Amino acid sequence: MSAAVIDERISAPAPDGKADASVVQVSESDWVSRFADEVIAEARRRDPDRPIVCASGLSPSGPIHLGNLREVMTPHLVADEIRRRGHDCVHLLSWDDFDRFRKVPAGIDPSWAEHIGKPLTSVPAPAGSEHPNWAEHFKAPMAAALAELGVEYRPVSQTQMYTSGAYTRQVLRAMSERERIDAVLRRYRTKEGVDDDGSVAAGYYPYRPYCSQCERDLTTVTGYDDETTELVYECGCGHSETVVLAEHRQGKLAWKVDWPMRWAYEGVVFEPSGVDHTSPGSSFVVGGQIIGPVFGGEPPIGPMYAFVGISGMAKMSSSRGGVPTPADALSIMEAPLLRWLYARRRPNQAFTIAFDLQIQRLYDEWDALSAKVDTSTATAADAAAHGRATRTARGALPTTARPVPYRTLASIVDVTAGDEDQALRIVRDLDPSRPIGSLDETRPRLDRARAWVLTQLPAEQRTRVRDEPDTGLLASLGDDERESLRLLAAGLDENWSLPGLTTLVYGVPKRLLGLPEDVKPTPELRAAQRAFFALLYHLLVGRDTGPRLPTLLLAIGADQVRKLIGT
RNA sequence: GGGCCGCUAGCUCAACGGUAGAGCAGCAGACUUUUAAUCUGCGGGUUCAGGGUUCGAGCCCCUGGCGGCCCA
Repeated sequence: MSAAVIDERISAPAPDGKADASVVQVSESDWVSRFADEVIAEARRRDPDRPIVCASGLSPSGPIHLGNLREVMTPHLVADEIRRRGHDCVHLLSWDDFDRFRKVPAGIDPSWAEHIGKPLTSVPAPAGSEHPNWAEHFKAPMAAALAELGVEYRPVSQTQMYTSGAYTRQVLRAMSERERIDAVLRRYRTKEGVDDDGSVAAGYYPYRPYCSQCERDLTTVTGYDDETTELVYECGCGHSETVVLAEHRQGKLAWKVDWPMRWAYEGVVFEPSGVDHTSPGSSFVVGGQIIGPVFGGEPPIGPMYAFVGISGMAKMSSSRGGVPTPADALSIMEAPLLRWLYARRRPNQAFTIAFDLQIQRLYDEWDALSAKVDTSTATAADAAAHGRATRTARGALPTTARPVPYRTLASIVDVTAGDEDQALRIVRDLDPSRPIGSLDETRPRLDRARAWVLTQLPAEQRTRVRDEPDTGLLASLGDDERESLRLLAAGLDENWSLPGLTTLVYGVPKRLLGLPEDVKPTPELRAAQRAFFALLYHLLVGRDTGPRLPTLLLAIGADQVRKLIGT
């Protein structure tokens, strides 16, 4: 990409005139920027004086997995771009915590089945939780992850909204327009009775009360008076009752009505949704036909986003256990890297997040990109994604002062088995011209690499240093091999540094062949070096390969090395 | 059966309707660092196919193919 484009981008004046000079204006051609253009134009057309509203919705019915993060990251990135341009913008996060508890997930006490049908905020949290109810228990880790990711939003609890009566006008409106709503829904209904949106022989009612006796939603509305707003319901528990809907607080609109109601209530201009919402008869399509005639207003700009996978896994489902969450991802990678994954791909593009060895390559790519950005040699799109990953309108996210390559850190953690003194000794010698004085300079990346090694690296790929010498192998060695080991052992102490040991391990085969230290490598020497290294790996870690020998030797310690090589 | 999305270099992906580009892989050279090493350089394309609109199409329209997914 030409430098002209970059220069133009950098020299573009800050729209609000107060952004500091270090904030590089993000490219105007990436997908985030294009959505921001569209959203700003649409918001201006609707009502130029209102803050621009972007929205996300999450159901805290169980662990919130990495795929659901896209529901938040997509509006976040767009809202952040809108803020960068100096507009007032709100990112709403609707917690669907007034939804019914549908089923007891695996691993939960089966007695929780008695709560099925209650609002998620009325279900006790899983045993041992510090949180007051089911919804809060699953909201908390997501909220913590979003904070770490620098996502700014305004949380909205649907329980709070419904039970406070905030939506009463809209609920009454939906009830009086129930026939019109039913007509829309009927267009997509093919079977009788399977729709969970409240179609019954007695008539369609978009409102479902939670039973005042058992708290569950096993209720059926059997009558409604538009004049008095008196509503009659029967519950599966046997309870039956007449309530005044205008004053009723324990109930909610059917999802396909609830969603457009909120679009209208909040004035949402941008809210993406998953691919499952794009089919005919889906919530988004139906909602778009309901909002105008029933609530007044227009549906938001609502791109669909594709699924996010984990490398090695197909797609994620929160109904299955053991699915990685944003917190899991943040334990093995820094926040900017995770942000980058969501920023660099358009929403309709599926991608995978690496929990396996691929993460090392990903980090290499990230470091290379960062270097290009520092020298203004990155392409416009790459620079844009990098900018969105590393900072928000509010400021920069925390970074690692000395970004040692992830694969190196992982290797160090692996070899040292968590011994920080050894790790520091190795890290300090990595770059003698700019020595690292404290492991803290390599954090938080070091901590992420450590977590990756401990939780993701398969046991068979871990390096385990032998406790005892391989006496069988030692006994089988020839004279030359014994001599090479003796030469190594003799030089350990005076060469005990990364460069020193490097010279030593390459030098031993030379001396054995009678070659000078500064000899050019011949094929014969290369072969001898390779064989020597393989021998050492076998003696030290029981395999024919491993981490670079100088690193490995430093980590093992001279005494143990001498013990393992039988000298 | 209905619908959504995608198809661009070997792979993963860029490219307001205006000369198709990156990363990785590959190849060549360099290198006294092996484990997926590092540095420099180079090559790499019928943009799934066919038709249409346009001065101009990877991009817009139509038809078909293949792939992924949703609903039924």
